[in-house]
Amino acid sequence: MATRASTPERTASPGRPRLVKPKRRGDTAREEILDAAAELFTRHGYTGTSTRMIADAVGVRQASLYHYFKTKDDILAALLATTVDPSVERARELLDTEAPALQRLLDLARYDVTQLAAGRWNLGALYLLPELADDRFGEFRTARQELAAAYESLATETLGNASDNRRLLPFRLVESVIMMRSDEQRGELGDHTVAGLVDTIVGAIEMLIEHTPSA
Amino acid sequence: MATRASTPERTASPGRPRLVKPKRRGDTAREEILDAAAELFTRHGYTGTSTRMIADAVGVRQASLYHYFKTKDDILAALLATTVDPSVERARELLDTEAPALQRLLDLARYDVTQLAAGRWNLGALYLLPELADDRFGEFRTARQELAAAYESLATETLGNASDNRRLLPFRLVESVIMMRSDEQRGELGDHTVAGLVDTIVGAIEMLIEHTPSA
DNA sequence: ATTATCTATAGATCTATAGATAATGC
DNA sequence: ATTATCTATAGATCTATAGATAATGC
Repeated sequence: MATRASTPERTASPGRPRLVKPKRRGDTAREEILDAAAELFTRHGYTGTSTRMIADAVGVRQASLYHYFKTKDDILAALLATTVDPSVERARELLDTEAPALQRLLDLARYDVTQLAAGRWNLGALYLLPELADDRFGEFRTARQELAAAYESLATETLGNASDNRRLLPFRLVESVIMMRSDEQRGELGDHTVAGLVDTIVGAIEMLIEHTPSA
Repeated sequence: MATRASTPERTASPGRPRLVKPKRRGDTAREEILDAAAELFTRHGYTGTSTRMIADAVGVRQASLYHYFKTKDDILAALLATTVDPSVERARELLDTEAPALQRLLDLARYDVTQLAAGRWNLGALYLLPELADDRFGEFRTARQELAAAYESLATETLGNASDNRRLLPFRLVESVIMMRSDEQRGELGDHTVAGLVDTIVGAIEMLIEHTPSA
């Protein structure tokens, strides 16, 4: 049998006991909440997921969530940060590197596609939530923008022409993994291996950006 | 001055008069409602848009919407149908045509990118709403699936190899217009002309699908 | 008579807060 | 004493229905 994600017997701890035993992955209550919220937000959207739904999925009372998060917004904010931050860090590192731009671009794409395709939940779908547009969450839009700018800059360097609109496409091809996964969850498309998806997307970016249009 | 979308002076008609004069585009109340709903659903999501928000945007009372639509679901369903149906019809026509597969694929892509990029609202964003996954709305998922299958089939025919995963990408590149527009609305990316976007995306599909990998 | 609107409201949520309770830790 | 949970609830929604009202059309 596989190793459990959380210890089967949690050591006794302070605080009133829960009414039901833990159901979600995660070593702490906070992680259990984020795991449940990730699944529900990606499936039903932000407004479409109530704090009661999250609490039920965790196995605690609705009010108990507020011991860990001040507001519902903060739950989404925490999820967004954990997903975008590593990518932005990676992008910054790569921009400071000496290697050829194409190689760095493909490196970044490979990293992101893997992250997007391999996670337990389709966390990238959080970036497509319409709620991210209105007010609050500006911090996360800024981070995502920095990532998009890194893709554009590496693509432009490879293309050697700042007005070639193909510079916009590598980032969008990477994002397409999100929609492939969404459609899969809806039971509509074939299933892909993570490695297969990475090869397809990264390969496509290479073809697109290397290609020199005749005439 | 340009021609108004709706007649400035609407002819007198039966029914109790509205409290405020029409604010939205559309020749009928039903069209006004759909116009407002399109804007609000794409901006705030389905669950994030209340029937009161729609009614306020139209300039009628919340309950008045129910004279035209039996439920809130029906409003979204009507919008979804008007956007996907023409594309599916076009795809069916093209599948029955004699021209080379690549040409038909690019035709379809050109048509869809134009539709997605030119509309007053970013209606394509409706297809990304998480609510579409859960139950109801199955009809629209089926239609969209048929469209995706048409792209795949034309791409496979051009590639000449049913297991080349690039067959998945034309559809996804077309969809990327939706995300470019979403990011634009969030004020984050440069603005593109519709024609420029069409050329970029259709050109990219051509490069990707024509390209024969060496070895 | 028919139609399109309005007012009013029922009943079901939803988020967040206040404060009680049941554990551990010192 | 501290912590993590619980119960209870306030106040603000939200969707949908019932039925009144104010126009036109015959």
